[in-house]
Amino acid sequence: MRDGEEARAGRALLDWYDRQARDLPWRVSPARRAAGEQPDPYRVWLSEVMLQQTTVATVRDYFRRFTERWPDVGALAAAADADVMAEWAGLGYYARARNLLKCARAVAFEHGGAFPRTAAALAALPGIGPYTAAAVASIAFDEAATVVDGNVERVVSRLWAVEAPLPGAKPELVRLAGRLTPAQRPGDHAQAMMDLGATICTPRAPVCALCPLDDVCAARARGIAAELPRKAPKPEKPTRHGLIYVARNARGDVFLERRPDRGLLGGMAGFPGSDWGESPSPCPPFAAGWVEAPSAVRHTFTHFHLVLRVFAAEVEGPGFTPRANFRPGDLPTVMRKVWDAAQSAFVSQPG
DNA sequence: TAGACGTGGAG
DNA sequence: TCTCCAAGTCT
Repeated sequence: MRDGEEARAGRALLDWYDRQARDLPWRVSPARRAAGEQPDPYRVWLSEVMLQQTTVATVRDYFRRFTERWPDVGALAAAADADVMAEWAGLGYYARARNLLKCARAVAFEHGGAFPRTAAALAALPGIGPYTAAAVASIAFDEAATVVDGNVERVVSRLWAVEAPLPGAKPELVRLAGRLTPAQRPGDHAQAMMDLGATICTPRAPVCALCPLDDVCAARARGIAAELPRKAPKPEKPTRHGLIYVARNARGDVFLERRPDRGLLGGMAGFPGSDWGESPSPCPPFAAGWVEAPSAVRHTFTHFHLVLRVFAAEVEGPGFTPRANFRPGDLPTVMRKVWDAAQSAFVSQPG
């Protein structure tokens, strides 16, 4: 893109968005927006937090369940921690759920129940960083904030053919994205950039033939669109090992613990076990006839692979979660895999 | 500031 | 099977 083409490109992008905007549960369509309908800041905020590093397809059902159960920020602020963590189970990055509650309570009890209306004020709330602050401020409150997520980084790096690799190039991409941000309809512009990145200007095989900006795109002109943005190589994932223990009693009650708020799977329910490292020692939570499940659980987190040996036992004791209160779906995915693996150990022993 | 922090789908 | 990656934030 050359100097002076920003305004024309911005208009072409909004024209495309007016025709192509995806229908999303948290979105007010351009037509409804033009008719004066305002997006609900609560729904915008909730969707943006859920969408952090998470696909639209995954978020849809979670968003529906959350908004049905907690229709406004006051309802969410009044929710029990365990209920919110259970509803978030499977969505990942569980610090988001902990910060979601902190943020809802801050809005409800320190801001009179209304979200702050500027990106600067929003960014002071838990779980709201530069991206989410700009997204909520522009979409819900029409602030001309520059929204930069992974989509925008990709689109901008291609429009200007920025060859410097991420994350070092981030400040330059933010600066360029700012040149494209319009004073009018900044929220629709932001959503248009992200829709474009998600549907046309995709990571592997961009569909430049359908792109409303192809005539101003420098990477397209040079035939290097699919190579951008360049990224620094990622460190290799180590493999860690662990032992984990699934106990139930004769009534089908289950022994669970709540993990500490900090760290991996923080605040989530799970089964007790060893640390995850090189070669952990056995550490059953109590004596029982532990039987090892025939196959270990394998799971990959963002920064390491995990192999868990699963031990199961039927045993009586205190502190079990009643069967009626236990749903595997309330567990993080790796713990759900452990639960599934334990079933084959249970069926192989009497009872 | 670079590493921690989940998961599921695509290629 | 395996790597990449998706509307990032926190420390």
